[in-house]
Amino acid sequence: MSPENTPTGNVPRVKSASISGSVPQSSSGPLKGLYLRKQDLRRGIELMFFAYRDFTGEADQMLSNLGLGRAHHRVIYFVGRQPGMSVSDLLAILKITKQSLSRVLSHLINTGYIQQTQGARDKRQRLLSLTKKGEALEAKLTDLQCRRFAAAYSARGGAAVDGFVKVLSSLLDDEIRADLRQQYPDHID
Amino acid sequence: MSPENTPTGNVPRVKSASISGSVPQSSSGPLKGLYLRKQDLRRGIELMFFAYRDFTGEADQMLSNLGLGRAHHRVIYFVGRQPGMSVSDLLAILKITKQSLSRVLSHLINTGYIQQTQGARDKRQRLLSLTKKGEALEAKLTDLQCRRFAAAYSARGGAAVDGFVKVLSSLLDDEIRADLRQQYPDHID
DNA sequence: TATGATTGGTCAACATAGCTGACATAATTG
DNA sequence: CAATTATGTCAGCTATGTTGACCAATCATA
Repeated sequence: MSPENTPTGNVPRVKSASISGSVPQSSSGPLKGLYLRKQDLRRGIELMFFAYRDFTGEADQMLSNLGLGRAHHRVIYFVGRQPGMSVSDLLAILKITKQSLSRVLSHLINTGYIQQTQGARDKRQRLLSLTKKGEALEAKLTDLQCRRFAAAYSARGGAAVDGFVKVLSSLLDDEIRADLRQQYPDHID
Repeated sequence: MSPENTPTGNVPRVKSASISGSVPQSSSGPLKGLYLRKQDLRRGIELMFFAYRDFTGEADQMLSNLGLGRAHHRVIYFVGRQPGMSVSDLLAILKITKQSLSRVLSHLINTGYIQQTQGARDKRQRLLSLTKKGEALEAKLTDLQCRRFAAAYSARGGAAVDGFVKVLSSLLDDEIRADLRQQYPDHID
């Protein structure tokens, strides 16, 4: 890959001391903060990019065969996770605008993947749930992604899974982390 | 969150036995494959979604103030990582079409973030590198994301980082995994 | 040297999925 | 009754992906 024109080689120059200034940059010796070298942090950035893309790739393919996109998937996934949730619940999870959700949601309702029922306590609410058709699709999509996770988890074992969950949790915004902790107590930490 | 209308509660029904069929689903007892329960796999799916969004959020904000998007960021990041790379190198990494890249890349060239030089060995190639302006932006953006990783890594320690990297690596498509292993040998495993 | 393959750029046209801002309706709450 | 909330809808914009066609320069090779 054009190695003859790569002045700095594969190890990025440390241009800014703001991250690594207080951390030893030596690549030898059993240092305590070895995993905080700039190259380790960049590895994290890159693995997140590639892993997220691959993790969504198979489902994206299946969806596009049905004329749906990733936005539809998110709605189907979270409604399947918590049947009876309201539109504003969904908006709070997805953090997109009402209009963006509305476009996707009405399509899923029109094509029979999702149904609405009026809220009993609050009649303004439209409580969302999957139809049989929606449940079938949700199961197929979630299976695809669960298979990938099951393979990765079994290949690496429980200790690695534990570290994976811990680090991902710590990558979250504090606010989101608090929300998740409240909604799904066994999700974080 | 509308608990009165959540027939199945927070633990998803196991509708399909295809993932979990061979794995004990009991939630008690020190089982070996405890981290392969459906709820654990779903936790992985959800953490990937939330963590990826938060991980990119700060940089997205900074970029939008400059009239740039995430696509521009990817180009700046990877060119900064490997100065002198060719356009086809970049296409292979990003896995988008020539047209999608072209739009973003020409904008970055026109606005002075990226410069091209003719390849010495192969004069057809346009070797890409960051200008001073581009380097400054890359440093600011990468710092933002590195800060987040450094905080997560130090909060959780080296063993967790190790598990995080292992699991992310195993989530990759085999093909991408082989590519990464070849290009960046200390990235995987 | 002539031919075919590669590298890169460009054009038109389109789809998805995000955004803003304004506005309407119905229901709840104070 | 008035204010707020939950939801839906409209027009229009932007960013980023897609396809397919085509062209020019360059390289590799028969």
